[in-house]
Amino acid sequence: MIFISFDALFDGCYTPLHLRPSGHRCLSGWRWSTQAMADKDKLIPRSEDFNEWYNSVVLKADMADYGPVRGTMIVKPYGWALWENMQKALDGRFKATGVQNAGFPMFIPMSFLEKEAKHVEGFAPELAVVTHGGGQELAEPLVVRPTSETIIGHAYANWVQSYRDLPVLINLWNSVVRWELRTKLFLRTLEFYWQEGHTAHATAAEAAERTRMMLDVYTDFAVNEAAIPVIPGEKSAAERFAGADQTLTIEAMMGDGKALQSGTSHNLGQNFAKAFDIQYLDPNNQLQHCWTTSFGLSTRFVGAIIMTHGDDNGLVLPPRLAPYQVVMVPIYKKDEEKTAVLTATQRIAQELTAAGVRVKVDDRDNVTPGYKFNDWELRGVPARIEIGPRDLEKNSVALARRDVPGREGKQFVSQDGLAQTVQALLTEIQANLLAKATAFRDAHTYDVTSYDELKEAVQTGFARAWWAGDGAAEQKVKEETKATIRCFPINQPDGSGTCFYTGKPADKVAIFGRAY
RNA sequence: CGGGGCAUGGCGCAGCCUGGUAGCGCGCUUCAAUGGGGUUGAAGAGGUCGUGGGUUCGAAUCCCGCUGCCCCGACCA
Repeated sequence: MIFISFDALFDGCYTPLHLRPSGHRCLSGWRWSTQAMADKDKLIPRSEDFNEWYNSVVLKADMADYGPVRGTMIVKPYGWALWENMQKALDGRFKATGVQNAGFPMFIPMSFLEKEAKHVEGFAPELAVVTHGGGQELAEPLVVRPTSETIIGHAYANWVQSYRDLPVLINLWNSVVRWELRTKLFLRTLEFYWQEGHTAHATAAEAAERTRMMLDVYTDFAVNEAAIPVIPGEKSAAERFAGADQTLTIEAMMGDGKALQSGTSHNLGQNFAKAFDIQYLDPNNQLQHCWTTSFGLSTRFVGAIIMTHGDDNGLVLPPRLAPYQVVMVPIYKKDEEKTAVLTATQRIAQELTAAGVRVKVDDRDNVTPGYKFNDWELRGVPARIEIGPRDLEKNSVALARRDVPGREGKQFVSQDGLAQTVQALLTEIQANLLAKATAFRDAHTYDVTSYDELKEAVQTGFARAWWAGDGAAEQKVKEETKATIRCFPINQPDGSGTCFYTGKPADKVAIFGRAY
């Protein structure tokens, strides 16, 4: 038996827990129309209530469910399959840079957290602490990891003796716990799944290079796998990771114009190396502290995919990550039709599978084809093949694309060369999603030169502005507009300008936005 | 922690004011028909009414306590 308590250790420096998250869990996403049955199952349109749309689409699309403890999430197989595809895409990229996977304990001695002052200060309010184990009170409370920098630091201190031991390049696929007050499926839950990379280097330059390298990995992943046009940039001091010298981020714009921090890469400098004595002897026999980095991307990114591409009809998943790229719906009336149609369906499914396409055959007999069309559109499957008696006669199938909803996205194509046709369509859909998301983001990003313009801009999107303010000014803007500096983009314009807030000369532009 | 609200089959709700032993829709099971954009009909299964106490011949219903949950605020890598 394990008891977890959240008080005692940080009296006064954390926020009490008796509060309620948002996350409207009752299914008020359904509309009630006693007359037309069809209305009953319809989603609240995204355009009508983005928040409600998100909550209900996550549940209805079978991505996730609420856990029994407030703020916890059950990831269902369909959502997990998407996460698995994301994991594969990321894992390959990490390994290509020399990173290896490992597993680290979930329990961390409280004393570890306390070794890095800013780190513990940042995390104390949201720690889950284990005070009992095996029926007895523990001598030292254990923290359920909110992230693993400290326990990694402890290990690396043992692992690293010589410059020949460096760099250390480790990644963990695990879950972490942060006791959040306001939760929302995928975006912010008490426990979430992610990867956290941890590296140690001999020089500051190498650590800086690594920090940037992983940012580029995330950017590449977001753009080319998820079709999300992120803005890579640097966080302001106020938004920096607790214990980092520098935090790089990829910021995405959701369909409601709000920002979502979608992945972060931190240069930890020598902060953790000094706190945990991660030292090595250099070639001159001089003892040196290492330079460390960490980087993470979580299941929150699933939320990014949902909110970037989804539409009034539900999810729209990018083909490269979608659990099913194609769903096949057989259509028949009589038994002999059924046999012939199902035979052809299986044959085509095998051809597509052999060509590397992820195919789902929906042979449910208790719902109509029309129901299946809507069902799979809600679940965001990129393409759909309908095959019926008429197709058997004409050697054709109906091929529908999710990014063009309704009948407009449907065409009849030959069964000959269908695998190639489908692959070409998937490629086109992938490109179209990225193009649409990019166009949306650009249309909702405004260059502003005055505070009034900024206030207006962040109502519907991002404001891009020259900035020379300090932390206090940034805080003031946050209080007055609810918008924060999302990042200073890596790609900066040439020259310099005037800060819209302080009127001082500024040498960099910042992206402001309201954020999740 | 401040303000507001809710708790009744798997889900969403009605019933409560004016006490008399629980009902509707969806979903689920079975059968038949239907099937190219959310399909009908018939027959079924399923509830200690959050919890503890009180009032009463009798409590889902009235009273008190407790717990949990939702919304707004504060808080938040």
